[in-house]
Amino acid sequence: MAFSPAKPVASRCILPHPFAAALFLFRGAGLGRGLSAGAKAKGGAAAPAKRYILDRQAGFILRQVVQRHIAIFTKRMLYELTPTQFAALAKLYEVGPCSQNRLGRLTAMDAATIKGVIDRLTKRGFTEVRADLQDARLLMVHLTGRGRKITAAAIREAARITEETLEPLSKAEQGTLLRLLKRMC
Amino acid sequence: MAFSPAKPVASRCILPHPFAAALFLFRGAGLGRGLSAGAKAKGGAAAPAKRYILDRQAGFILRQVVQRHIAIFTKRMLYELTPTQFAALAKLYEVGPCSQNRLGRLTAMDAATIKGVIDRLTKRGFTEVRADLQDARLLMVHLTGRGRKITAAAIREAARITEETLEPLSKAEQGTLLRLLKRMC
DNA sequence: TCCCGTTTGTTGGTATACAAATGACCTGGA
DNA sequence: TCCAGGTCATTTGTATACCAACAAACGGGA
Repeated sequence: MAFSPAKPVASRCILPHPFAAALFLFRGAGLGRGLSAGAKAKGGAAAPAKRYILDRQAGFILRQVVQRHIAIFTKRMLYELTPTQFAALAKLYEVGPCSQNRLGRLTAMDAATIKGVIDRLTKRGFTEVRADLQDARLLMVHLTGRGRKITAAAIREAARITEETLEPLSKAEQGTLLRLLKRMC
Repeated sequence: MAFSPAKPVASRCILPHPFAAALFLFRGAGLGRGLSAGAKAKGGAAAPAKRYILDRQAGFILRQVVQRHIAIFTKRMLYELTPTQFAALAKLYEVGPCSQNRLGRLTAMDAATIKGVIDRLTKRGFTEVRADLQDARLLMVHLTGRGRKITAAAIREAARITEETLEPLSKAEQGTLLRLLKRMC
């Protein structure tokens, strides 16, 4: 250790997650023109505006929580599946063959995104696509035998990943958290 | 309306957000080979494994919440600033001129990401970069006059965005939620 | 004073994400 | 029967994100 200007600041969660995680954060502060901004000493009143403190913003905190979750996911998931890829496989495992667009809806990806994901899974031999005879517009996506096998294992690991994500909270707190979050969708 | 196979499934949150949001979700289910999987009727015991129900997974719910937040952010933020771009501007506004890497840490972006963001902000005339005289490695990032002005307005809007994000909860619930989330970083 | 371990900024590659535009296809209703 | 409106899949463009690998610069210790 031969330095100093590199201590982690608020970046605590920029951990080892590969690929996109794209969580946003909304840092920032209200006043403060240049540097300290806190040089006005006394005379507390007459505040220019209520401070906008990043670390109190829901978006910022949410972002860090999701980042941590993704870090855990990436570290533990099998076959180097990305969260998105796993979501597609798991849903396919659950509902069976499915059109590409519908699979996208089921996994909350838009048409362009799900296409990329399925392309990559198909290239890896986990899925296959074929045309639908009834409706020529549809591209039906299927799990291959190998895809089904690895998905079963991946799902087991995913459950443990969720557990590790919630580990900092007690069971009761976990319930409270999920209940509140659900209302915010 | 002339169809049927297109009702929103679980995709409630694939709303109008441009650019990356990259929230992941971890759908999936435990058993269920092909379609229903729930045909085993009685004999409740001997379950192959506890179901992995996506909608109960913290990661999935978190993802939807963040998606909604980003949708609100995108819809309301001024100057078409992305959440990431706003974060960089707001932090710069708060701490003053700052090296590019440090700004990345302050806004939870890695070196490659913050570079892209600053490049785009600089191209738009909101920021400027210049070399540091003391340490030749550093690329100092500054807000331009215009950048400072638009950032002040953006911060005011950001506060309202946070409010709208938390709107579904009471004040007390908002506090509880943030307290629990903070423990999960 | 020279060197080794750090830090910084870049670049290249991969993987999400979403908007917008397209072309092919489907269905209900005129 | 024909068509208008909706759906599906694809493509293009933009913007995140992260990793890995580099080269240049810095600084404390040998």
